[in-house]
Amino acid sequence: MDLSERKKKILRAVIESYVQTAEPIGSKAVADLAKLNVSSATIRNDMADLEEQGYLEQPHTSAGRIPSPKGYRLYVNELMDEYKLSMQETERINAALHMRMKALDKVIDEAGRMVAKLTQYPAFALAAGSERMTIRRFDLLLVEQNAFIAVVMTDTNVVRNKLFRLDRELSQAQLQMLDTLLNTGFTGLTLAELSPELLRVARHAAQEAYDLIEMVVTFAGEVLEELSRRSVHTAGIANLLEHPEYQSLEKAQSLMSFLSEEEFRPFSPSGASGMGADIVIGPENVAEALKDSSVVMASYDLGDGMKGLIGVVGPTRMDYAKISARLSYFAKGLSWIVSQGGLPPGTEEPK
Amino acid sequence: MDLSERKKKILRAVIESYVQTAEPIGSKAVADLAKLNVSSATIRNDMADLEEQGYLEQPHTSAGRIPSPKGYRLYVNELMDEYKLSMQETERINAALHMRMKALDKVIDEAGRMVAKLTQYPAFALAAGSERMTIRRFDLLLVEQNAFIAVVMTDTNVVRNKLFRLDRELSQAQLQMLDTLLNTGFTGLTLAELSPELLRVARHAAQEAYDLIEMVVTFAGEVLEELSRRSVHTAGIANLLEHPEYQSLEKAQSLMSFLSEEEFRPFSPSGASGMGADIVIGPENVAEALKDSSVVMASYDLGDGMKGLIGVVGPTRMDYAKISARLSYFAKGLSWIVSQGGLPPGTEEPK
DNA sequence: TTTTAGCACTCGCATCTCTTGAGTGCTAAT
DNA sequence: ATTAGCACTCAAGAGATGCGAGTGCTAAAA
Repeated sequence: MDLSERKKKILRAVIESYVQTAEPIGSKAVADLAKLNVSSATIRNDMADLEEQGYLEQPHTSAGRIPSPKGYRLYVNELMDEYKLSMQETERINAALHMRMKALDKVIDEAGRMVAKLTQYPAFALAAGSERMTIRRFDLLLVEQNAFIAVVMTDTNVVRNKLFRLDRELSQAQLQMLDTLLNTGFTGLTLAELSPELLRVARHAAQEAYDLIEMVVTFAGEVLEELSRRSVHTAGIANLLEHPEYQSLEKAQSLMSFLSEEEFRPFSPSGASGMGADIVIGPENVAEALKDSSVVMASYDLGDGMKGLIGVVGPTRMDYAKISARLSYFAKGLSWIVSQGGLPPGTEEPK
Repeated sequence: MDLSERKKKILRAVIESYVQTAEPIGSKAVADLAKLNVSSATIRNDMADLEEQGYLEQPHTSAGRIPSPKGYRLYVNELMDEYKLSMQETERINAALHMRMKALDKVIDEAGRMVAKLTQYPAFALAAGSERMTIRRFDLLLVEQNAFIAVVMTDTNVVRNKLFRLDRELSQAQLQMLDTLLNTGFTGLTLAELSPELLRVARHAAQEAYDLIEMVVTFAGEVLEELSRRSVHTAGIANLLEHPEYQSLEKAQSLMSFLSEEEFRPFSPSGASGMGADIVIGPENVAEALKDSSVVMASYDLGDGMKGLIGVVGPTRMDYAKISARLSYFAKGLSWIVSQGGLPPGTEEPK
């Protein structure tokens, strides 16, 4: 059953007022705000209907109404205006995007911080790695007689290294041999395929350098594992306290610790959703701790087939329009930066 | 003026009770607790004296007394028993110390998290780098015709790398030349010494590869800068909310955002203090936001002349004895792990 | 049939008062 | 110097009270 035009307007007025004030709103105020030329009594009737249909709720008899999760859902699906970023806002975001290019990890971490600062909500950011990543090549560099650096590079162009110290001396020739062995025997394999059997075979071939093979391959495995593990960065958790719904210590406490835990694993329902933001409202969340909070997130492209996800967590009464506009703008800019190494067109470096 | 033996005992009883309960304590309770065989009236007189001398405070007439910062200071300086870690505690700490060896950065970050979990207070951890760090060697690896990896290693054995993509092809010979140039001209220099002039000279020598020199040297500069910048990791900020003194949103909010800010720069008063923990109580803190919180920290050795600092922030009524014991134990273990790559003797890997 | 005005009713919230009890300071006795 | 006793203080909690925003319902108007 569809809602009448007027009811939609009422619902919208309720939501938009509640988003701003965090206070229940009464029929009179709606009458003024929604500037339908009807009296508060009419609104009252409509609001009673809306409540019956589950779009509004009453915290207690004779307080105003507040939107229910169902109401929010209707709002974001149908009613929400596309929020236009103001000049000032785009500038702030652009300024934020001008971060020095750093290792991927740091970019992601920093992006989270920026979003937290920008939105005043706790933010999270993660890169979704793939299980199917492989090592493309190994390089070994002798730095002293008894120490060498192993450099591994994955097929997604991520490079990691580690310094190994030995208790014996090592010749350039040995290292060369090892290098060949690694590059012929252990490239193109996923984490799962780096089996112990393989190691045993290789060890044989390596003769006296058998222990080194193991060290380097173990390291390669660690790299693959680290990259495939979606590691979530969170930032700005303290921002929660600024919003009235988390004044009750209990709520704040539990949500905060949930966000700090490493268990927090946001996931985007629309998965590959190219652009625009995903919104998950209150009880739609799977995690218990998020049941009365909402999550808004946008995904961005990391190049090399990797995707990132960035978003914020806040009260159900978030300003979805504004937040999702900012997030998707930010995500788009981030894609540019990360994959092209430059900035989106039309964004000048601020002095 | 020195305090009588009895007064010290009273002060101590007040502090130890207050640390546990976070409630003001009255004369009667002290009389029971401190098992001096005197009546509560006597205690009352002594407590009045202690208050006059600034060791105790009264939140309001006819509440019990609580220790003042001055009182805490006396306590940690003279009265505090060395806290013995229980078997269980050492085991928990040892278990925590069994983290997989990772990049230095991660170890530090993780150490912070562990301390936060262990102590139930927000924790911070940082590595104090030196400004005098230099690049010891460069290595360049050609990975495709138009891409190479630069690996730099500092004199403190930190290794970093970066992948460079070019819009033209590159020969092995060119790279070789570049390599020599870098290793002869740019090693052994601190960040400050990597001057533009030097670059200009080198560019000349490099002929057609002049832009590459710049890219790699810039990268090296970034590495040095990153390492010398003390970057502070914080963890477990949400733990604050568990303690009654931060139930007042205001306090919690301001402290939390202070800790999240990057501006938070703890520093150890005793500087090089080999072992044991440093304690900074309430108003002794320089930062405004910490004026009524305390900081306990311990430093640990990172090997290669680097030092790390790890600590917690909490209410002034922290259990200084317990926390500082744990921290210094943890710090000692950490030194071992980081610098030796092994575990302190007598700590078996738990199954 | 829809909208409006009017009115009695509900209930959260802020305010106030009162009571309670822990803890104090002082004084006089030991 | 220590103790017992006593009057006094004050924060915190429990009711009591009034206010007012907001509602649902009814009956009249459009």
